[in-house]
Amino acid sequence: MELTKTAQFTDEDILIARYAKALGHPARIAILRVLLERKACICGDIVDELPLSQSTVSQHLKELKEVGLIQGDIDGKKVCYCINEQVWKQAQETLGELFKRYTSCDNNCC
Amino acid sequence: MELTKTAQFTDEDILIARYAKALGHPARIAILRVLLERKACICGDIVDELPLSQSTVSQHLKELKEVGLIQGDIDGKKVCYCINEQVWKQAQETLGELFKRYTSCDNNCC
DNA sequence: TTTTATGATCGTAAAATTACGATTTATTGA
DNA sequence: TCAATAAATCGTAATTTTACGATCATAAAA
Repeated sequence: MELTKTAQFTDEDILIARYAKALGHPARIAILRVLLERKACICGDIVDELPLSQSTVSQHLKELKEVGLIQGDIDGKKVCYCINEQVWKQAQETLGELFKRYTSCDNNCC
Repeated sequence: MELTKTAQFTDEDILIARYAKALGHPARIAILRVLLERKACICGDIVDELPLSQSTVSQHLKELKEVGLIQGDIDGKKVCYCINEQVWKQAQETLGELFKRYTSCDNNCC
């Protein structure tokens, strides 16, 4: 007999997955690291730091922007990217919550 | 003039991205949550908890197993999954490190 | 105004993900 | 041995991701 599968995914799980997915590519981690290192926001020299073409980097930036982890302000001809503090902390918090849920178990099964 | 793009991605960035990617789907978050809630390891009743077919769940389990976040022990006819403490903590640590790197900046640009 | 530089977007190809039903493998119980 | 159950794997379709060159839009500089 099969129980009905009622459960859809919860909003929180969807959110966590969204953040995680955005972090799920080395290029995007590298971009964030550039933004973290130079406190002052940066523009397209991100492109010079990465082993990828301008258009590809732009795409990755877009994805990070879409989840809100970064934001970009137009500054004349250039665009200045930086980490969005609020979203960054929310992601940190949400993911951290998940990880913290683990309490090592003494049972032998695994 | 173009600077040569020397930089490949670092091992650490690749590792972080790997963990994040594994967490980048609501189904896998849901699976982990099941494993976290019932301290005792669980088998295929995970399938009953998720709104997905058996084969799809099995695929997600495989991905989590491949990054090492979970492990599965065969127990007779059934298979018992649980979180791999070491890898779990390593992922927590590595991702946590990245998030901690942020120090709010006072500059106005963003 | 015309050129130049920056960066987004478009079009597209290749690869990876996601999902499912069907099949296979292995083990327990009749 | 034979049927039943649990879970992995296979085959496959649809979608998404990743990457790039080319083009477009905008602003600064000439």
